[in-house]
Amino acid sequence: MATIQDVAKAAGVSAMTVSNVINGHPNVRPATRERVLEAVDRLGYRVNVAARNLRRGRTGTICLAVPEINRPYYGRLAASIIAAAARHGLRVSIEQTGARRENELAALSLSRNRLYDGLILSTVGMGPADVGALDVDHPVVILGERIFGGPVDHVAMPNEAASEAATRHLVERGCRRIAIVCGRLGGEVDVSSLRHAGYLRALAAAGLPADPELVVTAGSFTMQEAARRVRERMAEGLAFDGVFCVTDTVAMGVLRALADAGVRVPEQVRVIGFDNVDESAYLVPSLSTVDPDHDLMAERAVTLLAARIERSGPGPEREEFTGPFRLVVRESTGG
Amino acid sequence: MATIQDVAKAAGVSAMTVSNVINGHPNVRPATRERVLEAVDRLGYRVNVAARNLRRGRTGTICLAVPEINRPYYGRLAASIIAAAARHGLRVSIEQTGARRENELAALSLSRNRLYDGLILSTVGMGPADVGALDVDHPVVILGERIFGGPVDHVAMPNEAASEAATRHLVERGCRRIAIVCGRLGGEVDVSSLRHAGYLRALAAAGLPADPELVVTAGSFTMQEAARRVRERMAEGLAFDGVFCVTDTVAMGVLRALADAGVRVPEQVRVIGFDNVDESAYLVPSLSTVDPDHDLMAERAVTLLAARIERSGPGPEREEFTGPFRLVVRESTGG
DNA sequence: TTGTAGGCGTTATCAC
DNA sequence: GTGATAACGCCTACAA
Repeated sequence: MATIQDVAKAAGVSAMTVSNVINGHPNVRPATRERVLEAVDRLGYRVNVAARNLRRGRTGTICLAVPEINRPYYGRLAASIIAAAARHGLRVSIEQTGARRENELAALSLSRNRLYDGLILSTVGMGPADVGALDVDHPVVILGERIFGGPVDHVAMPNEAASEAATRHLVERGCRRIAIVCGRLGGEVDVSSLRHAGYLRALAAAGLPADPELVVTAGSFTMQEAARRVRERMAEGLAFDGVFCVTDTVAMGVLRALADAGVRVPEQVRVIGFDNVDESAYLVPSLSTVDPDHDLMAERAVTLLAARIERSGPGPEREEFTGPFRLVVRESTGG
Repeated sequence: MATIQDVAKAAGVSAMTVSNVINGHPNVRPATRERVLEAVDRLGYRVNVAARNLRRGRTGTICLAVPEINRPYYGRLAASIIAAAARHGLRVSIEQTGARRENELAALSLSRNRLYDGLILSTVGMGPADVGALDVDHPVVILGERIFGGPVDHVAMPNEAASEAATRHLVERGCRRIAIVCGRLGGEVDVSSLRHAGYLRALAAAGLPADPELVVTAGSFTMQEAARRVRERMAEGLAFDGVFCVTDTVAMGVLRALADAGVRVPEQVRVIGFDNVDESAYLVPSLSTVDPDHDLMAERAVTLLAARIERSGPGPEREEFTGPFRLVVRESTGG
């Protein structure tokens, strides 16, 4: 495997000149450049990235840590982030945390190995109590709802506002007993509690009572768990004419449970989700939802991270970014 | 940021001893080990992976190149591969090729930068004509249907057999005019042609005519494209009582198109897919499909790659592995 | 059991 | 415009 020295020798120049040519530095005479490129070609030379990384103190790779790549929302996010990173000349390595706190903390220290130039961490297991763990000496961007006001940049979803809009939409379609399917509400700040808050706000604004009975809690945001819990609650007699699901994936489970119970959507129950995953438009009935503009959030996260990597110092104020959203009305709410 | 030298100094030993402790080498006196570990802890030392990579000539990272991570099948695959790689002590970096031949070829040469120890390449754009490009000097495993008999290990799906079983299932359920929704059949070896062959075999075995009219070709394996083409063909008068879809994603598009046309599944048309993606069980109607055991294929691919990396030589015979499958009967075929 | 020397391949610096 | 030198931080030999 040819090294830069081999090329230099073959082209009758110094290694430095080869390096300059390869990295597109100015101040190389065209004729010299030609000769070098010819030699590069002839020897099939490729730079050794490990050596370059060592020398530059950069790896050109960032890490994306998400619960599991095989979930519509995180897949969507990853695709956007990989694409955005490529635009910044960065590669992306993916770490799966399984939504476990310890794995999220491990991801934080992995980057300390200088394995990655920076980390985009989707916090699901970590909570406000772990803010201290974020105080690391390498660039980190948090993408999640569990931690606010930490010592790092934060890209968040428009949780409350979008949830309020989704719930309001159900109200406007005539729903009066609106359920919510979410995770356990433990008082901590997380996706469920934020979206639940938006739901409550919409109910209050519409003058509807907030019946705690209508809160269906699932252990995880999976189709399986959502379907199971809704079936259970319906068997216990829970009745509702609208349901706001914390994610589209959860909504898919709910749609399935309703179908099993012979409930027609949207005639008897209207359903709305959150995320606007690709599948949502193709479900039968197609799923109304709110679209948080994943591409924009991904772009923002990568841009923030890239900027910190570039500066490689403490840098300016930490940024807190909350994306926009739009309501997507489809069949499941009678759209 | 502390280096191994700093630790050595702090512990009053040589860098070599620190290295030995870190890498768990024997022949280090317990007392010395203690002192070193204490210093490591105190200074917050982490090895510099770039330096280690340079020295070792390994990066500990493999590349997974897939069309797009945000597609149920590739998401599923990626999740399995990342998990399998972790068991082998390997990290996974993901490259999105967009199913474009040139990007797949680029992935092949990326590894040559010694950026990655090996590559798992999902070939979709490349064809048999590109077999030559596979003749590289670093470990590669092909995961796909476009290339057989190349100079590298190959993990393939049970395309024909599983497609035949899926189609046979439709026959057994009483279907007589069975359509197939696949990609363009250009004579080349690819997912569509292999699964189409299985479909034909099942028809032949059942003594059913193979009406070319019943072949619906889509430009890509997306819900959108599948739905669009099926709508078009139905508008042109195409009639069928069963349909085999080359992937579950395609099947979702088809289910949507049928719903739009007011066709009831499975009463009027039975539908079966391929992949057994997570969503399939929760669709309404739930989707019958064939399950190719993604975990096993992922494990096999990673094991083959890891073995080649370990040997780091030409190694033994190239391996051709075709996974098993099982039929999953659900509502869409009246299950 | 521990230490010394050297080099993996690249590039920043500075001299020419 | 080009080249010599010196690291970047680690680990494989070998020596002690």
